[in-house]
Amino acid sequence: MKPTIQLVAKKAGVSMSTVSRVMNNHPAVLPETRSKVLSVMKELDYIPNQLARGLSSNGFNNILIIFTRSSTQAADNPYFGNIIGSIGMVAEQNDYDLILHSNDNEDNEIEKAVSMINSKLIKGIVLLSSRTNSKFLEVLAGTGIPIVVIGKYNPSIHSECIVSVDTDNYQDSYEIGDYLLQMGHTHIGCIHAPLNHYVAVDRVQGLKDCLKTRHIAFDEDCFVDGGDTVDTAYMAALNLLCSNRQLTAIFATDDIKALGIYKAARNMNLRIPEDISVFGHNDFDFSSLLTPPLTTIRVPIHELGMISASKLFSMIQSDKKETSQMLPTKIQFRGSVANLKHQ
Amino acid sequence: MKPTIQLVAKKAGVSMSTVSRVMNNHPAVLPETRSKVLSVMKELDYIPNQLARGLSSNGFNNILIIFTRSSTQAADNPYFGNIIGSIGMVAEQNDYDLILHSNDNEDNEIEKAVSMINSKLIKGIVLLSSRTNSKFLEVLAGTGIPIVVIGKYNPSIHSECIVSVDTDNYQDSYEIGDYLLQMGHTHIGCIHAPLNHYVAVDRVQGLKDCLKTRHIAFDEDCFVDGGDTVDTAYMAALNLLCSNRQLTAIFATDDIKALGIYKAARNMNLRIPEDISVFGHNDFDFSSLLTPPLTTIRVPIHELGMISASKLFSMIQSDKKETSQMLPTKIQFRGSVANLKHQ
DNA sequence: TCAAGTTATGGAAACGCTTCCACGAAAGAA
DNA sequence: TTCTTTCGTGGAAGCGTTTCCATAACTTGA
Repeated sequence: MKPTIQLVAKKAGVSMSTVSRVMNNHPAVLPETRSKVLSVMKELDYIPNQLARGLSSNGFNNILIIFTRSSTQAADNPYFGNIIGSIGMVAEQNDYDLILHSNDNEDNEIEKAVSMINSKLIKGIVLLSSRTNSKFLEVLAGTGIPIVVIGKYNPSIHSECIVSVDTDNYQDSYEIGDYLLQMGHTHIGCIHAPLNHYVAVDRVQGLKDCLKTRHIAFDEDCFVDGGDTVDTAYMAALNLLCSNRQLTAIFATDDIKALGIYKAARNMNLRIPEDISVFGHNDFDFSSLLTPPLTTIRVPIHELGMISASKLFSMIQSDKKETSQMLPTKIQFRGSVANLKHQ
Repeated sequence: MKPTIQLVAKKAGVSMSTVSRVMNNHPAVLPETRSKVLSVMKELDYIPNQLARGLSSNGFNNILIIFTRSSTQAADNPYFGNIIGSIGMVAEQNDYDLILHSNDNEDNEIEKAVSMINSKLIKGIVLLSSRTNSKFLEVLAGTGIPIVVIGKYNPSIHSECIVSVDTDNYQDSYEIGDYLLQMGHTHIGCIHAPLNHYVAVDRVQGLKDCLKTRHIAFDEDCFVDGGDTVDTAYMAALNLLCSNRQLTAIFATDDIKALGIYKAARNMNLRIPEDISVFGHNDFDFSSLLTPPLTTIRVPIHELGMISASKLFSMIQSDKKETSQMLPTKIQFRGSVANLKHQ
């Protein structure tokens, strides 16, 4: 049988209370008692039971990370590992563990999360990208648990315990639109992630609004869903390029999709940027090493993760009010967008 | 106060035992009693406490995933997300949760893992890549918890509860060596991951042994540690290429390192493959879309994750003996290796 | 010298469930 | 009819901690 606090107490000739005090570094323990207890613990190879401790005190130091398997933030996107890694670093410093959930089945996930909160299994949540028309935050807000959303979330939710860390996707896309126009592109397409996440919606809408404001007509058919993988984006790009010969530029809401476009262009013998320009988003490791190097927007993924985690722990540990934060991005002008005005 | 089983029992006019039976779908409960209890539960918004359940029965259904932050399997490598995602899928199907730990501080991690096992917090472990001279498995084997190692581990450990899923890194590298020789390369360098993981050691050793067997002299200085990021690999490649003008090919033990080599080549105005050939390993999304497309080895990362998880659950759930498994890889011949014999 | 603090410790209730054992009632077997 | 079984249920002892309260032995300070 595994040794318990009771056995330790007996062997050390003290009460369970005293053993507990020793484990928790309570000051009111005589040094000799403490060392006696400690030596018995060592001798018996005693390991405290976390479940029992959790049950009788304040639960576990875990934070729950929720992602959508089928999304641009999905596990096979470099974004995912980066951000999990960053959150994990901060968590480790705070001696917290990470629990990973996908919310592909939302109702199920809400129930699970509520149960974990109720059981004091988790102290905070990081939501990697919120779905549009998701009830998740609405429900979870009621529990009062600190939540950090990476990205935008339903603006009608106002809760002290929910905070977002984000980049300005809408504005960035708007500026990309202006840049493309400035380079002389007027027939612009877009390959985007499925529009059930705010991030994708904003990246698309920013570009559309820019074009509208500048009175550039565009065809809704040139804005197509490119799924979440290189292959789906490739198929989408192939379709788009075949059916729209006048297109001179495509905005990919994610460098993974840009990869799909590069692949399609190569297979159609289209040169980038001479025949078709490409603008990406995120700036992954490989982006600058494509041929031509991909013009894209650098998103500070690592910072996104670190700052989210920091805010979360600050909320957990001190009940301090935290505020949402917008991180700056930077356009990386490289070689995948042609300047049509100089031709 | 949160409703407990006791309150439910009182309101429903039954004993706690009966409520518990209802929750656990025990057959010996009269249908009318069951529905009475269920309706009270609903009415009170009762949520079972997982901690209490865990304490008095058989713990939690969690599996622990351990990775090394500073390694080729680190979070910012596409490998990481892929494999976590794959394991997660299988875990979800089995209604298990994932807990994520890094083992950068090994002693600390051993202690944590042992404590979790002791507290019945986890039922199995997936170790993403084992360190050479690590005590982790040695210690954990003693606990009898099922463990799957992705990659090779200390061959002196023999335990019923440890199983590995891997690709044959040594053999693959050996074959890469032969292929390069066949293409007329005799001055071959290597940029590898730090040699504290079996995977890196094997990938390097396979090539070295090939060269030795074929009586091709090589300079140890041409085998250099390229760290774990594109940047560190880039620096390593720069150094290597500057100081070894006769090198005609470099083997990168990871496509991320190949990226570093591409970058170095570009900055030194070296053409791939005309001036320097590159052979990678893993075959990531971007690898086939580089210019030239990277010749590399396709590692079935997704399968690695799925199969590992399946084996783990089979061990957990049925005490069935599982066996280690070697997954097949496939060389992707693309454009980054020149055939010197045809020049 | 004695009341009023301290201090180190023990006892036992709580945390919220599960589960073993017991028991009465109903049902089947002899 | 009587003796076993089976079934639905309740009682209460765990599971392994923490923590509140009590207590006894020492200080202090006037």
